[in-house]
Amino acid sequence: MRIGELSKATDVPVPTIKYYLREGLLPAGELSSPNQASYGETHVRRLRLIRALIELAQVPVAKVKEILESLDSDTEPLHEQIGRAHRALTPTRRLAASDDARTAATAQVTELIANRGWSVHPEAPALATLIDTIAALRSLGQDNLVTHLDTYAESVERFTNLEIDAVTANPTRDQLAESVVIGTILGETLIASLRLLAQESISAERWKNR
Amino acid sequence: MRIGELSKATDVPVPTIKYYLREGLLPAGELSSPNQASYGETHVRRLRLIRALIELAQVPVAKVKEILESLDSDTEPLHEQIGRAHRALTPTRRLAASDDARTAATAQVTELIANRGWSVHPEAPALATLIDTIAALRSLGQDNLVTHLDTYAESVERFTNLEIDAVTANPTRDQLAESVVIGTILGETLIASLRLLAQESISAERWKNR
DNA sequence: GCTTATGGATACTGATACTATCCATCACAG
DNA sequence: CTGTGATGGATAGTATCAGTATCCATAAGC
Repeated sequence: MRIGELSKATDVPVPTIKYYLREGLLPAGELSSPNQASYGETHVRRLRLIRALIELAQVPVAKVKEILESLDSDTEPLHEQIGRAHRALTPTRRLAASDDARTAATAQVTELIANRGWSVHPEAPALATLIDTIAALRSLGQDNLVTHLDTYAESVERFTNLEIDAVTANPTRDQLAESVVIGTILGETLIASLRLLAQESISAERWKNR
Repeated sequence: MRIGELSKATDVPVPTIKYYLREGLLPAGELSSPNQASYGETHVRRLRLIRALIELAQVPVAKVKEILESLDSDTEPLHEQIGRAHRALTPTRRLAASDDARTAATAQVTELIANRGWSVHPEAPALATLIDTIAALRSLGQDNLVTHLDTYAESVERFTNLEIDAVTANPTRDQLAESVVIGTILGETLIASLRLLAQESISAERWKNR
């Protein structure tokens, strides 16, 4: 397959494919002569993955690169690979919440984690985001949304178990790693969409005339 | 309160506040003389909301503006305001999935919506994203994640109900609208963080040595 | 009166994700 | 075997976004 055909097969413009090659997201094709390379099914698959991560999950190119490198290295332990996927999904910038708001939120989250019996690395990126979000909701006067955190967590845990069940079906470690990473990232998009659809119909039902 | 104090109160640099004023995210302060304005508690609150949407929920400035304008207008119906929040959360660009993959995904989603008894506008932004995501997961060989869509949807519906319960506590329409919008957007960040934490501990438990 | 802060306007910056152009091959149709 | 178009590789240019920086005339506060 030449680059033009790869482009047609995936609906990605040739210059964009070249850009991904330059950035190291996509491995180079096999060179038959200095300016002739051939691409295979792996390239089609990889390109589809890249586009899904970028377009659907809004993952920045630099993080896509990291994730793919991590998937390609079969020496990296699974939890490290998961960590990369998590970092790709959490914003890097931190919100400056007031100190007491942050300590209160931290306490609530610590309690939540203990209640649920979770074991979470204290440096987990999602932890900081969760704390900031709770602090922000509180400071915006949306305490109602935060008081039932445990119940949300229970619900969330339920379908996270389902997701992990689905992914565990894959036998080999490589397939497992790929499933986990794709599942983590595109799973978020999936859940978010479902949530919005549910919200739309429930809210329409409830506040017909407001 | 002068701009410097507003800046200290919210930890947002003065030039950034000026930028938000320029962009119309933040209403101008009350002018006592041509170059002296005073800001109040509403500005502090508004600024906190802006930062939370931008930093935590990664909503682009232009959409934050839309949302705030919509919240400020008390003539716009609630469902329209919710619609804006939804549009702020769904990517604008569309992924080009192959036609048959898309029709298959569309069929599955249509069935899902019927099963759940949801009523969803056919132009709902989340609908397109859901369809694209399913098509992408399929084309990436992650069918396992898609076969139990109904079960995920049930779980998601459950906590969406909880969220809406929490928000409904607010009596006036203005408060309700604000809660719904903030809840929709920051709620997503909240749920996403919980999901990642749950995933971390469940996966660590399950694949201790892979 | 002197320093600092302010409102308002305009200009500049850095990051991100592409696009465009160029050029020396290379493939292949006629 | 020659002309047309695609290709690989390199370099440069572009659009958008989210701020930062600078300037200036004026105002506040010691």
